[in-house]
Amino acid sequence: MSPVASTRWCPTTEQLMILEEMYRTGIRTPNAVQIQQITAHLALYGRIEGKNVFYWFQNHKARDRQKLRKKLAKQLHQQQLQQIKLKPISMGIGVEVQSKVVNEYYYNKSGPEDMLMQKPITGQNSSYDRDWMMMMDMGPRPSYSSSSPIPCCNMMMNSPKIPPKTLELFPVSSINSKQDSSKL
Amino acid sequence: MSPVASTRWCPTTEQLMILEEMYRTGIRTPNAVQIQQITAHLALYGRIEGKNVFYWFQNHKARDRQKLRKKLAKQLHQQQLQQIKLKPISMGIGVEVQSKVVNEYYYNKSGPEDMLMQKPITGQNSSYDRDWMMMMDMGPRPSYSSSSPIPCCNMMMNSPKIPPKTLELFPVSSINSKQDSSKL
DNA sequence: GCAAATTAATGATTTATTCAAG
DNA sequence: CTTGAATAAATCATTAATTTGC
Repeated sequence: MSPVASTRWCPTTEQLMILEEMYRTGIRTPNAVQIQQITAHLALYGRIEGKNVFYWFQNHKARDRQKLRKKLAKQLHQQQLQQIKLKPISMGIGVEVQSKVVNEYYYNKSGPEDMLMQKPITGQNSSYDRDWMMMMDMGPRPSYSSSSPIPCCNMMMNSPKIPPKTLELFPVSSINSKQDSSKL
Repeated sequence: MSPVASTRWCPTTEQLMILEEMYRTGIRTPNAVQIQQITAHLALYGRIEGKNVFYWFQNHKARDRQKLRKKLAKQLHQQQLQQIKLKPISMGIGVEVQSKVVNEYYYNKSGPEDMLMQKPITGQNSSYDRDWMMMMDMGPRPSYSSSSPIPCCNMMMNSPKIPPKTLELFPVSSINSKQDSSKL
């Protein structure tokens, strides 16, 4: 492991955006000349080689197809569920998920598509103040949670009226320790 | 004048200014504690809840990205048009070679080592244009090419009868080059 | 000028992705 | 492979701008 960066290409946000935009405009398998040009341009935003561009398009195209397949499968499945629901079948409380009939694509043998998730059971007090799940964690995604269970969650967001106790002022610049580095 | 409390938060000018200033200083996805503090502070200027702050940052960040993307896209398109005008197709004839691309994983995920991309075979260096012959040098030889005969660049190294499309180019503007979250 | 009609902004929700632990 | 946590993208919904006919 040489200290120097002989690692693999890490596209910057801008490089990615440009590539994605090109892809959106229809470029799929750029030829050599195109790749050269694209590479030259993207080099303005960071280290990059032609092969990176080449591979990027290859991978992106492949994963695009994959995504599309998945989506279609999911749609199909949803449709099926819907039909089942609409039928005058005996309606229990829960809808049982039947077998996964979706067409299996390639390697993805069993899709997670049948995650029929009914609204949280909230048996009581249904629609109140929309549920609040998110917001937690102190900083960028905790790579390894390890020690602490979860530093978060149970907090605020539940008092519709009372403004959050006026704590104390705070320096705008100090609370920002290390925000997500996806500055655009 | 039914005191129909507005269903949604309407930030005051001051609240907005503060939020924007925070955003400017780099805050993007404040964690729970930060949100609490921000909320407490902004409450001095008007009714506000933590979720408002949370949503504000989510939306602002998203729409910021969106804006940037649009800008880049526009530049791209302009450049493309420009390029098309300046450089009508002039591709020669070539041999179409089927190429199989090795597997790779997401561009920022761990996967197979950098693959080797051998120079195109360009066996027959006819009188055709050979621009595409010189591209893609892969610096460090991958430990072992191993597996499949990487046909690599071939497919793009030839300009078959049909250029996929009129070529596309890109903008040459220089936005700030940031390294995003790439840790070298 | 002034509201009704229309459009643009933006707050709030929902849905899809991504990462990595189990 | 599955699943939980977090986030980003897409979408819905309401408020503010603005346009338009009078």
